Amino acid sequence: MSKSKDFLRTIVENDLKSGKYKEIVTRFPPEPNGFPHIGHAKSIVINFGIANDYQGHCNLRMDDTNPTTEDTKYVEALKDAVEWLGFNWGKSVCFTSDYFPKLYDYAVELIKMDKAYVDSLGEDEIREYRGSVTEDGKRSKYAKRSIEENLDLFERMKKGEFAEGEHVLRAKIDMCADNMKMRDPLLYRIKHAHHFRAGDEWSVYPMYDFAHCLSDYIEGVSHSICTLEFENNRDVYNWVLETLGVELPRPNQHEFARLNINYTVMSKRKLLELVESGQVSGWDDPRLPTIAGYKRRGYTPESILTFCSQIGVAKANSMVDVSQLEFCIRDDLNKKAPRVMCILDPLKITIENYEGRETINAPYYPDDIAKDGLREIPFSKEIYIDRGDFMEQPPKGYYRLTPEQPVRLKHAYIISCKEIIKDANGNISEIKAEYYPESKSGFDTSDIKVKSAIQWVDATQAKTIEVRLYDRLFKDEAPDGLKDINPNSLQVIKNALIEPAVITEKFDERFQFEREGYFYADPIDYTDENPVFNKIVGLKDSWNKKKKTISNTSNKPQTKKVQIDGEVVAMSNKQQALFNRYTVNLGLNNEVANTLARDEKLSNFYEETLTTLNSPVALANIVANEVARELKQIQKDTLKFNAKQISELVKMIDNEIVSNKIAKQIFEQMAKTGENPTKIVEDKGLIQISDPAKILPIIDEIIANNPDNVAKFKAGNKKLLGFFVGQVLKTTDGKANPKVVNSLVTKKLK
RNA sequence: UGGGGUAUCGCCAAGCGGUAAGGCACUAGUUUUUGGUACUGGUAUUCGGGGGUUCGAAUCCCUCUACCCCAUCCA
Repeated sequence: MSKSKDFLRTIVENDLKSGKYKEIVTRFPPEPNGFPHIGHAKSIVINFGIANDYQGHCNLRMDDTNPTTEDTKYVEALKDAVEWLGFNWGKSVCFTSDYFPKLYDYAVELIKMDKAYVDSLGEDEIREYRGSVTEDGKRSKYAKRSIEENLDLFERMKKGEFAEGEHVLRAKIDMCADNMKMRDPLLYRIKHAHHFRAGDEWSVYPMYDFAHCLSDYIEGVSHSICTLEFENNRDVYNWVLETLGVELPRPNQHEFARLNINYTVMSKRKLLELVESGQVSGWDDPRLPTIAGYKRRGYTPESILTFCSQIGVAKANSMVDVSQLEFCIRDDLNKKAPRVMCILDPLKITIENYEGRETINAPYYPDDIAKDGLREIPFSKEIYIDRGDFMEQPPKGYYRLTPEQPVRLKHAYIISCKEIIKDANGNISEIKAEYYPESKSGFDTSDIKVKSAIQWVDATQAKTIEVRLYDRLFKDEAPDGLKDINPNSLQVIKNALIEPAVITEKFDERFQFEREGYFYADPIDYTDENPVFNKIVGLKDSWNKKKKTISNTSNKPQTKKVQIDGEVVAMSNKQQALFNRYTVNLGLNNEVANTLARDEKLSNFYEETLTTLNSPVALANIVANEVARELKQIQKDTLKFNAKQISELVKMIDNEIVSNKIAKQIFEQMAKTGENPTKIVEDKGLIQISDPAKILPIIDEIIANNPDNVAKFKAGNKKLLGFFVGQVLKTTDGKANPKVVNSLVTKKLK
């Protein structure tokens, strides 16, 4: 299978390896306030998929903390979606509302720790007090309430003694936090609402930030996977669990980018807008990206699953092309769907030299699909073909029926056009044709060459069906709202003609209508009297595409984005002085000097190394690059190594005891353990090999083992030098002197 | 504007200092009684821009730019 793991699986594997968790538990935690869409499918596939991959478990949890928006019908829709996709949540569905009593107790605990307080500020004041992204907030005067008073008030809130909005429970964190979410987030609010499960028992309801982390913890979740917009909430998530001091192991939150697909909308608000405005027929309209919509349209769960695994998981906001989804359903149905003939836009053909009627046996699947199945197709003098399959004046490259060009009726005979009958307006109303009796499919001895075989139906035996052709709902790739809607997203054909076996035999519910696309018997509107088929997706159509590209003179704008360089902040006088000294007196290059001079911690560290070794440039390089990294990660003054050790390391490089490459390795070890570089070198035997006599045999071997790459290199692919050097370094555990190796390899391969 | 993220082909996406994976789309050809399928090839001298470190940088350092998220008693 695919060897590359996504970043979430990498995290999970590391956590398993390090023993952080013994078992992997994930959860899919929607709020039951809307119908699931394909974005939910992505989340389902990730959460259940990871649990399956690592022999863990995934809970289905309804995050039902807001009684005013939620309903049990959404719970059912969500359950249905998970089931349809083939996943199993185990014994029962979890509900955050089941944890309300526990959650309440945790809140009381927080109050007792003086980490939460009842705030009685109004809604507007709370907002005002929160400050803004650039200004600090200020704490409410109610934060000073005593623990006893808070306890009393909170209990009375629960009992329903106060009106909505009168009080809230807030965490006592930091009103000046850079992260706005940490400015004393609300934990509980009063709501005198009926909860669809908890009834009227509660007057206070927990907020997401309080309920979610604790629900995860209560369920023993190890990896709490959510979408990117919750990144800021992670601090609160951890604060609550940390402050409450819950037992280890605790769940950890990880975020991924939500799914976007072009030419459609995914947000609850926009979807609702479509449904309520009547632009679509309901939540299961086949044009909608809802699970119900895809289901109604005829998508298979397998195709959605493949799609989700094909698009991968990452942290970059992205917009997936619909064609990727369409490929998945086409690919799935190609292997599964029986082929039948249906005429969407009938044109009558009378075969003048045919008399009587016959029945043709035709397989449901083409030769390249290893499946059995046969149906009978009636054939007679009068048939219908698709209007698009005849042209009086065809363009170049047209393979179908023309006055000069014969065509095969799929599974039947070859015909050619004898006469075109037109109506008063000059539109073609009928074709008189002639067939070749010896050209019958499977018994063809006619030796007539045709360019294509087209679908047809018998005029008297064909059944009339309704076909609903769906196109993308929006004409804009990233639609904003109703204004971008595609007015032609639904085309209903009331009188399409189909071969009778489809209706009488009901061999399957999904068919390929040959040369048209895949269609699905509508699960709701289909009746025996009025059969209805939905178009799932069209076939790839390279002829149609070719026509378009001929008419459309391709014009690519091909504008390359221009990058504007912003202004660099000016150096302070002190920094400028330092910069001058570094460049002029010590001979550092501008960039390194700049880096050092602008960072006080770095320059201090650098100054310190200078006192122990007189090698300003080499020291500066390692401080500005390697030390800078450590300093960035650790921030504090908790570096495990000191300036003297850096000098020691640089001295070894200067004396060519170790290579730069090895030095990096040593540095890493040093940063981790604080060991002396000389000791690390001794322990691991890292002294570099510069003796050509030792290196040459290795090079010879590698050259002998990689004749292809040698040839490529000699052909001019100079990048491969790195490959050879890399191989030598690899076989010597990085100890070979790369400079020496480089020159030796170059010489050898000349 | 403070903080948190992200940037690799037209669209997704691997890659974590040593030859720029893969899928979709596109394209050329072979097979074909579906202009489908299948098969074979072609598609990034370059990783948002500019510098630096290194024998060697998509990967490390500096810097700039663009986009996304955060100031609901929603989740």
